[in-house]
Amino acid sequence: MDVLTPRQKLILAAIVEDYIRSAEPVGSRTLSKHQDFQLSPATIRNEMADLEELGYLDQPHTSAGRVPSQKGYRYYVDHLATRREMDPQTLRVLRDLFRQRMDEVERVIQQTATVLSQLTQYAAIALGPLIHQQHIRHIQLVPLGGNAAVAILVTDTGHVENRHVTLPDDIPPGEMVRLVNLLNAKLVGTPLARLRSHLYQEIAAEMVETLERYEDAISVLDQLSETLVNGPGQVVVGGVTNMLGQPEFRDVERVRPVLELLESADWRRALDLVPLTGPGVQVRIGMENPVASLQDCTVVSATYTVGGVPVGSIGVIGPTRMNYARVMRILEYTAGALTRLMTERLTGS
Amino acid sequence: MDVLTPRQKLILAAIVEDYIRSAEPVGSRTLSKHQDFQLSPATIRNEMADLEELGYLDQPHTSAGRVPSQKGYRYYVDHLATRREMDPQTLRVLRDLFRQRMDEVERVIQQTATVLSQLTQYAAIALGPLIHQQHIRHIQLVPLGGNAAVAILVTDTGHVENRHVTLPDDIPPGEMVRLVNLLNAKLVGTPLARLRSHLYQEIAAEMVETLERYEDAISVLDQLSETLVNGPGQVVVGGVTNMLGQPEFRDVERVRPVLELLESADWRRALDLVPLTGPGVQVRIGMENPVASLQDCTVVSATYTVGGVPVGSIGVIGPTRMNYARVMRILEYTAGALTRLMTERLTGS
DNA sequence: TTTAGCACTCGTCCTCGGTGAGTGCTAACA
DNA sequence: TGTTAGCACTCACCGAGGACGAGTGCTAAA
Repeated sequence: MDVLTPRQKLILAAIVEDYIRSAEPVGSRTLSKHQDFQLSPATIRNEMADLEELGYLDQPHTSAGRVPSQKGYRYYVDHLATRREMDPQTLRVLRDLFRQRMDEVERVIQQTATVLSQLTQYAAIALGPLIHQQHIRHIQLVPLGGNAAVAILVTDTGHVENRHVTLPDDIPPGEMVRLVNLLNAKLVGTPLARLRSHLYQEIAAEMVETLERYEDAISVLDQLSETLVNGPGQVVVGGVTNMLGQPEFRDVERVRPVLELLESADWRRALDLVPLTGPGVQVRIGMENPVASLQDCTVVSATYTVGGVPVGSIGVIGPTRMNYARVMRILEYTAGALTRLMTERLTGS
Repeated sequence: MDVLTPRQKLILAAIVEDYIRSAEPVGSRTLSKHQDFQLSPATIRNEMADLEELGYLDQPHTSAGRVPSQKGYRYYVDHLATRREMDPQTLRVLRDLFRQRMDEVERVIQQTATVLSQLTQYAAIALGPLIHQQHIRHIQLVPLGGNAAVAILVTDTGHVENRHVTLPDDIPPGEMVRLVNLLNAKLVGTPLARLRSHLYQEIAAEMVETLERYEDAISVLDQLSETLVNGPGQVVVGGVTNMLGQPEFRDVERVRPVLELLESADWRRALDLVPLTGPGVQVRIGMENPVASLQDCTVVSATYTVGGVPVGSIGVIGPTRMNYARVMRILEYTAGALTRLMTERLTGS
C-alpha cells in the first residue's frame, strides 16, 4: 500500500464523499471551493493527477472530473472513513426496531432486512441464525395416513422445523409412540449439530432394546436429520427495488444481473455473498466480490454471534458509490443488537 | 359492444397477434403481405381507420402503424383468441412439474410459481390453499421456558403452522398435558374454519370439568386461532426480473412501480390482484386492474378448487401486450392440475 | 511550492436536413 | 359500392455539424 501525504488523503476523502453525495465526477474547482483546505484549483489538479497515477482515481474522459476507483474506495474505507455518530433519526428507527416485541426469530430477521433496506435505500439481506447451533426442545411424528407422516422438531428458541417423511409399511401400533417418547427422553437438550452422532452413538443401543423395528426408526430419523442440518436456513432479501433508484442503475441492462441474482432461489450463492467470516464489518468493493454480477456493487456485511460464535449475518448491497461510513455504522449497530437479542434467546430463557 | 364485420375481426386479430410478436406498431403494408386475406394496403388502411374510430386501435403518432388499444385487447380476448393447443414443449414442462414427487404443499406452490414464470417470461404469482379449508390433524403445545411456548397445529395435508403464545403464570404441572390431550381428542378432524366455534360450543363444557384453569387455556387457544384463520396464507412471487426483459419496461421508471408492488410485503393487495372469484381464467387488462401501478399491465389469473370451492389461485402479470392465448391456456391447465392435486391431498389420503 | 493563465479536450445539447415507414385522400376501376 | 393505385403529407429516427462549458494539462511567474 502506497503512502499518501496528508493533503492527498484529505483530497481523496473529499472526492469520495462528494462523489457519494452527488454521483457526478468531481472537478478541481468544486473541490477548491469546498472547505477547510484553501488551495487553488491548479494545485488540486496536480494532486489529483498524482492520485490518478497511483490508481486511486479514475477519469471517465479527459474533460470530466475525477471519480474514485475501486482502489480509492478501498483506501477510503480502510484509512479515511471517519466513524461519525449515527444521526439521531437513524438511531431512533433502529432502537424502535429492537424494542419491538418479536416472539418469532423469523420475524426478527424479516424486520431487520426491511428496516436495513429502508434506512440505507440499498438492498438488504439477512440470514437467520444457523439452526444447528440450537438445541432440541421437542420432537414429534404426526402420521397423515398411508405411509406419509410429518416429523416436527422444535428448538429451544421456539423455531419449528418440519419435514415430510415416508414411514415403512406395517408399523406396529404403539411402536411410533414409543419411538417418539424415547427420542424426546434422550435427545432434548442436544444441539442439532450433534443430532446424528447422538442418534447412532448414544441411543442406538437403547433403541434396539425398546423398539421392535430398529432399522425402520433409523430410516425415518435419517430423513429428518438429513435436510435439517445442511439446510441453508432462513434468508430474507429486502429493498431490491431500491437499486432502481440509484443513478448508476438507471439503465435496465445494468440492474438486471443484480436483480436476477437477488431473486434467484440459489441461496447457496447468496450465502457466499455474506459468509460467516469472523466478527466486525466486512466490505467487498466491486471486483472483490466473488460473484461476477456484483462487480459494480459493494457488499457490506456483518455477523452476529452467540457466545462468540458467528451464527448468522446481515448485509447491504448497493453500488460501489456507497455511503460507506453510514452503512458500516448501521450494520455494526444492528449486528450488535442482534447478537444481544439472539444470545438472550439462545441461552437466557 | 359494437358489431364488427368478419373482415374487421380478421384484421384486428392479425394486428393484435403481430403486435404481440413484434412489439412494434403494425402497418398496412405488413398486414397486406400477411396471410390468407388478399387485400391491398389501401383497403386495410380504410378498415384500420374504422377500427381506430371504434376505439379498438391506437396510433402512437400520425406516421406510425396501429397498436391495439386496451379495448382492442379486450375484444380479442373475448371473441378472437383461438384456443390453440399448447405446444408440446410447454406441455411437457407442465407434465413434468406435476409428475414430480412433492410432499409439502408449500413446495408445490413454490414450484408452480417458478415454472409459470419460466414458461411465460412474465412475473408469476401463486397463492397457497386457504388453510381454513383444511382439517386439524394434531395440536401440540411446547413450553420454551418462562411464560413462552409454541403452539403447533398440523393439518391433514401435512401443513404445519406454529405460533408463539404467552402462557399464564403458574400453570400446574400436568394441566397443560391434559389440555393438549383434550384438544386432540376433541378437535382432530375439525375444519380450521370452525376451530373457534368448536372451541366454545362443543368442548368448553368439558374443559371446565377437566381443567382447573379454564380461562387460561382459552386465552392460549385464542392466541393460536386468531392469526391462524385470518392469515393471508402462502404467497409466492416468481420471475419478477422477467419484466425487465419486456420492451415496454426498458425504462426504469416504468418498471419501478410494478416491481415495487410485487416486492411489497403488503400481500393483502397482492391478494386483491388475484381474487378467488369463481372458476375459469380471468383476464384484467390495463385499467381494468384496481391497482394503479398495474395500469400498463395485464393480470391473468385462475383459481384451483377442492370440491368445487375455490381455495387458492395462480396468476401471471405482464405487459398488456401479452400472449393472451398461450398464457390463458397455460393457466387453465395448471389450475386444473392443481385442482386435481389438492383434491387428492385434501380428501384422498 | 503554489498559483494564474491559457490552450485544448471532449461530452452534452441543439439544430437541421435526409430518409423511410406509414398514413389519408382522391380518383379510377370492377 | 367496394377495392385499388397513386400521390402528397407527416413524423420519428439518424447522423452531421456547431455552440457551449466544465474540466484538464502545461507553462511560467510569484
